[in-house]
Amino acid sequence: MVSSANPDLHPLVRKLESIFELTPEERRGIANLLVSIRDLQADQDVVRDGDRPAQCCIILEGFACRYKALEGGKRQIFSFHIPGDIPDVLSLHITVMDHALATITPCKMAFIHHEALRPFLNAFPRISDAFWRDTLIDAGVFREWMIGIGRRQAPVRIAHLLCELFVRLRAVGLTEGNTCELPITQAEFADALGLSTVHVNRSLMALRGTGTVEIRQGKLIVKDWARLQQAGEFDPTYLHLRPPAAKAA
Amino acid sequence: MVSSANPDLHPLVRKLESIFELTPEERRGIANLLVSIRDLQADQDVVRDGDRPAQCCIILEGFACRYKALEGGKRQIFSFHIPGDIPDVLSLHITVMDHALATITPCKMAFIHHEALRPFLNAFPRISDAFWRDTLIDAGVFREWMIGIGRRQAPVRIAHLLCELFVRLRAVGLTEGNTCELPITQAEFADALGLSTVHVNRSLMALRGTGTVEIRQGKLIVKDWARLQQAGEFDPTYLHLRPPAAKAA
DNA sequence: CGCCTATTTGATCTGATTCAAACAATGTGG
DNA sequence: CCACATTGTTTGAATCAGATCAAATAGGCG
Repeated sequence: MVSSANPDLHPLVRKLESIFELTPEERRGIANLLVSIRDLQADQDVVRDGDRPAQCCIILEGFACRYKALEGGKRQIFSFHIPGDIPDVLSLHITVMDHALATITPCKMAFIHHEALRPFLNAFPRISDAFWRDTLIDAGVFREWMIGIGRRQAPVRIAHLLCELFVRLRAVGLTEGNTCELPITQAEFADALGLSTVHVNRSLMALRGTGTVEIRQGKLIVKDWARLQQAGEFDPTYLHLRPPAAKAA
Repeated sequence: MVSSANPDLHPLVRKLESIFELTPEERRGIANLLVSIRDLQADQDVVRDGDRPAQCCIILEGFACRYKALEGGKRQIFSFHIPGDIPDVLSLHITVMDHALATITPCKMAFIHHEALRPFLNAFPRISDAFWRDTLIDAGVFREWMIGIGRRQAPVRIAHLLCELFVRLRAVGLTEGNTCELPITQAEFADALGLSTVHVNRSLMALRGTGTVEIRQGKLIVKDWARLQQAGEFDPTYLHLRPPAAKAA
């Protein structure tokens, strides 16, 4: 079980704190949430298109993504998810899933029934607001991806996505200096960015060639953040993170 | 002022009823909401990127869109909005706008201060849920557009968007038979779909050539719904509308 | 070692862009 | 009510970003 010893280390607490200020009681409340924990293999569907889930999941460890399979074997990935994320909160208010959620790597996930989550959110209305805020930020991420897919050139899109992932991982304490785990394949990037694998590869090599970033063995190495940010036309406003200063209280 | 005589005709009531079941008191509550009403010209920014709005707006008449301006004069339109929509509810929980909201046609809009909306939503928690549901559906629309921009060919994208707009307009009673007002220019479609104006034009002409749909003088005429739906690979699930049967109570 | 999955490379093809210009519709002021 | 301006649609030709097809290489792992 996730220990309630130190709420500040709970992935969901870290995630919510990255976008919302929590009181100590709220932090404890979250850490004490009764959940069942499961280990999932890589490339497993957690929820499928058309499902009517009765629970939500919280990613404790590992990477996941939301996607929809299309005719002709194509698919579109909508978002990548990292520890602390609750990728399917929407099932609280939308009964039928219109897309799927799958693991990318092996994951440890916490599951909590809607019937347990609802009273919890009633008891902690501010946490409910934090969840709503999170889903709104989620939508902002979709908008930003739309810009990329619709109007940015391939290398820019990729650089932008790498910036986003790095910043989000940093916000929940999952980076070390200028590196982080990033076990996403080029085929997955392609499905997320609306590109072919081949083109993702070439663009990624171009970024590597200029000494901007590098992905090796599932690790992202940011060699020149300023240049990466510029290459991706990246402005983190849309992630609506709390200023890091405020976090170090 | 919007009369409270018949709540059922209030655009916001119609909109929420299209996705959520309201009680008579809730309908009355909405219709009695104190708001200030303004008439806006076409192509006006209602809220700008970077603003910190203190109010939300409800579209009573006219068309609007959310967009973000990009370097090089490009822009991406994220969504089109019709009467009943509250395109900027998100400002309730996200202080700084990361995109803009503009009118497309002249609009009549109702404005309501956050400080008035918050107690209202506390008094009617189910309406608060309905709003949350609406923002989640909004995100679903973004996802569907991502698929279009990322993975569908131009004529399919356009057909899909026309299907979506027609279905949404019908859900709030703004269609007549197989036609509806649709005062959106080809340049606006292009900005929404990540295409050039020229290509939008050619694709639209192709659809017209097959007797599928036609846009003339700001009016959409669906000549063959089945074919349009097929051409757009359109499945309305993601709009999560209540079955029309349930509406006719 | 050998299998499977991921990355890399090369050559060719195409959907969509861009630029440029004509045309149609709508509106405006004299 | 017509001349003119403005905005939106249509057409054509040249070009390009990115797709597709095919095959080689490189890792990771039982």
